[in-house]
Amino acid sequence: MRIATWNVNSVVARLPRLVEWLEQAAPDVVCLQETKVGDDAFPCEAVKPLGYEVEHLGEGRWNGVALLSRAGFADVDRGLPGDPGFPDQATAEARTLAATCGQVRVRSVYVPNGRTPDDPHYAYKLRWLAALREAVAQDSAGSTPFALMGDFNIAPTDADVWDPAAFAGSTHVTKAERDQLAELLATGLSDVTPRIAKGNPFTYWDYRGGNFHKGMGMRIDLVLANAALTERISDAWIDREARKGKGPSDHAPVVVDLSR
DNA sequence: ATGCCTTTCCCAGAAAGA
Repeated sequence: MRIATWNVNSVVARLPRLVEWLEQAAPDVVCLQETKVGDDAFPCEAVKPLGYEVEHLGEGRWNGVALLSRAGFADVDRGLPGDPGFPDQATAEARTLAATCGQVRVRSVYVPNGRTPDDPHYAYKLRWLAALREAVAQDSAGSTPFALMGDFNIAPTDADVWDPAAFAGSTHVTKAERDQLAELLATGLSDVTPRIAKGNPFTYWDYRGGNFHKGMGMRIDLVLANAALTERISDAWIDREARKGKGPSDHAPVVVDLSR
């Protein structure tokens, strides 16, 4: 079984690249982030011929997460209990959904960006991560193979950014964010580090300034696996080819192969 | 150099991304 996660930065703008990638990579289950469409506008018909059913939690212009599955769906869980919302609890955003697809349970996540450490959005990011931890604890500790996959907007270590000095005072690398990631892992998950391609471990490169070609990226798209899933992993890598060429997302997919 | 690109709203330029 092959599972994957990809922040597509608009599923509508990325549709030709998404379909091409699904045909080539042929994953069984895919977690998508930043679909940027409402539920009625998700292009389900474009992926159905490839064998995929779709579960989507969208809100329109921003955010939006989806699951594509060739292994069916059960126990679909939309959104986050206790979601702090932004700017307040009345306005929860479309940032996570989970489902069981055949033998594995997956949860697609799009963690809030945080903007800057002194921005209210940063405090929201930390609160949202705490709520996420509550939501995944049971799956993390369970005997069903489970993967929490998506755009975490956190670089786990300084080796996961192209230049730690360039991120001084920025979000994505602060101790509080990394502490939240550690708390998430402490529920029973491990960070599945993909094979290194071309000397760096990155999954995201800013569109500006030719950053991709200069190797100026970050590893912020993660697969966090529980023990039952970890023992089935046969391979994991970052599909850099999807970041090349015409009209790419600024993120590359992370792909994980399971032995059964 | 607080920018550099891309997307959405929808037709002008702001907001957001990270």
